[in-house]
Order: sequence, then C-alpha cells, then structure tokens
Amino acid sequence: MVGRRGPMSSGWPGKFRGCGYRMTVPRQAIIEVLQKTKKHLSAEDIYMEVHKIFPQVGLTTVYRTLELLTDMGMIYKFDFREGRARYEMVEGLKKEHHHHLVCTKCKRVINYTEFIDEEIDFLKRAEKELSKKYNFEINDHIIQFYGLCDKCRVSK
Amino acid sequence: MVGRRGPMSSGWPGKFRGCGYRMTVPRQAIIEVLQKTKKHLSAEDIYMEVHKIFPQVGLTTVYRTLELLTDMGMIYKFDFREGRARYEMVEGLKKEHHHHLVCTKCKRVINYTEFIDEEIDFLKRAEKELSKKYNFEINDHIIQFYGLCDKCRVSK
DNA sequence: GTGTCTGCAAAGTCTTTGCACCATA
DNA sequence: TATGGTGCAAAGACTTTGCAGACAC
Repeated sequence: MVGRRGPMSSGWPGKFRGCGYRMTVPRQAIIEVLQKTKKHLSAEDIYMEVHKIFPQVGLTTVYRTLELLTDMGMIYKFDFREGRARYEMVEGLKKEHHHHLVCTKCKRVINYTEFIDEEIDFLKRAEKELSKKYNFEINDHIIQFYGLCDKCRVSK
Repeated sequence: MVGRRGPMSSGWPGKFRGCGYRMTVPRQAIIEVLQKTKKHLSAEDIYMEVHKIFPQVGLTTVYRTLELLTDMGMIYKFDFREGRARYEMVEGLKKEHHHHLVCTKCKRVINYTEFIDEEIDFLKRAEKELSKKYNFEINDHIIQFYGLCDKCRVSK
C-alpha cells in the first residue's frame, strides 16, 4: 500500500488509475454501497452490504479500501464515540453539507444543516488564518455536538 | 459502576462524595496527573505517570476512573485519529479555551486559541437553536481541524 | 507479464469485564 | 459494616498484517 494519494481527475475509475491504483470489483462495490446510502456506515455494515452481492469479498479488503478512499479524500471517516469508525462519501456530504448531533447514550446521529452558511464562513476564515499562522495544510475539519437525544433525556 | 453522575458542588472530594462515589488514592493520583500537565494524555500515559508514585495502581483502574470522570464532566475525552483516546481536564481547557489542529501524519496536536470569541458566540447560538429544534440536551462539542503540520508537509 | 489487489488466518491494540479481596465513609 | 473500589487475568471489539494466489492493465 504505497503510492501517491491525492485529489485527481473526476470519475472514480479515472481517479484510481490516475493515482496508479486499479479499479476492481470489491472497490466498485464498496463505493456503490457508500453512494447509495445516506447513513453513516461502519466497516462491518459495508462488508455485510457488499457481501450480499459479492460474497467472496472479505472484511480485510473493506478496511483496506476504506483507508485508501479516506487518504484519497473520497470519503470521510467519523468517530461518534462508539469505538468504531463510520464512513460517509465526501460527495454526498458536499451536496448537502451538514454536521452531526450525537447522542452519547443511544449513539443516534442526527444530521443538521442549520447554520451551515455561517459555519462555512467561520471555518473558511479560521482555516485561512490557522494554516498561515501554524504553517499547517488543513484538509479537513470536524464539528460535532454531543448530548442526549429526546428519547434518552426522558429515560435518564 | 452504577450511580447518579453529574455536575456537583466544587472541590473534587466533594464532587465525588456528593455523587455517592469515594475519593481514593488512585483517583486522586489520576486527577493530579491530569491537572499537572498541559498535554493530552492517553490512558497508558496516565497509567505510567501514576505508576511512578503508586506502582500498585492498575491500568484497569485508570480506564474506570477516566470513564467516571468523563461522565461526571470533569474531563474531556478526545479522538485524534490515532486509535486511542486522549484526555484533558475541563478545568484547564476552560481556563484557556482552545481547540485542536491535528496532523494526520505524525499525530502532533497544536492547541489554538484564535477565533475563540467568535467560535464561542457561534457555538452558543448553534447549541441553543439545535437543542430547541431537535429537543436535544447538548453537553459538549468538538471542533477539530485535520491536515499536515509544517514538518510533514515538507516530507510529503 | 508485472505489480497491485485479495482472502484467509493470525496477530495487534486498545478497552472492558468477572471475580475475589480491600478500603472508604 | 456495607457498598463501592481495586487489581489481576481473561475476554472482547475493532483493526492491521503476512503471505500466497489471483487479477487488472
């Protein structure tokens, strides 16, 4: 797993080949699963979905592909404090930019789109300032709120 | 590990006892280690520090205490994408409110305090709106930027 | 044909749990 | 003395690695 990872021309096969990678059945299947959902899937979720259609694909490949896609900037990797990572296509998130409200009890995640303009504005300025001041190349950010959802507040 | 966890009167022993918990040697030692540092320590880091003074304290107790302190709202638990959690006293973070710039390559973390007023302002409004709209009790938030630090950009 | 990718099994890492003993309030 | 806390060892969960065979280009 060496290679020059980074943004490339559009179209996934092109993106892959442009980086010296190959487009294979498992990779295509994994990307499709991620594209078709609005949920935040774990590696195991993805594995099970892919497995329905291509039972020969292994969990290891799913992990390796997810790492590759994350490094290529095609997907985001999230931590919702569950002890496992969850993934979402950058594409989908950009189309409907949102952040997350995470219930620390039942682990439910709500996507919210409020304040987004304001947030983007704030983030852009922050990224610009910070990257200059610390000579940091900022690729990504995360904003998340944690708390108790309506159901879990009641049964507290 | 049952109990009514939540904010209480000031002073750690009081906070503990007020919640029905006990103040013990390991707990005191762990809190002291966290208070004395400005770094973000992992469970193992804390264990090793405590171990210097009280060698009988086990890693299990460190984990259990960290969970307790997190639930009580005395410390924050962070994920810097390393595969392990890191902890920081709420007290310290409040005294010098900051967020984090995380290098995805060398895992270095820079605390930054720029934009904090603006950020707090934004967060307050967001929390108010979101908690109303989704009937969510927001306890906590996270803002982090990910990228490459000055050293890692060069050797990319 | 060459270098990448894959599946399987095994190992690794961090974290949690079970249980008997100990200590705080 | 009655809970709650602790240490040890073992288990658990997620993720990574080694390796030989398979496949994309």
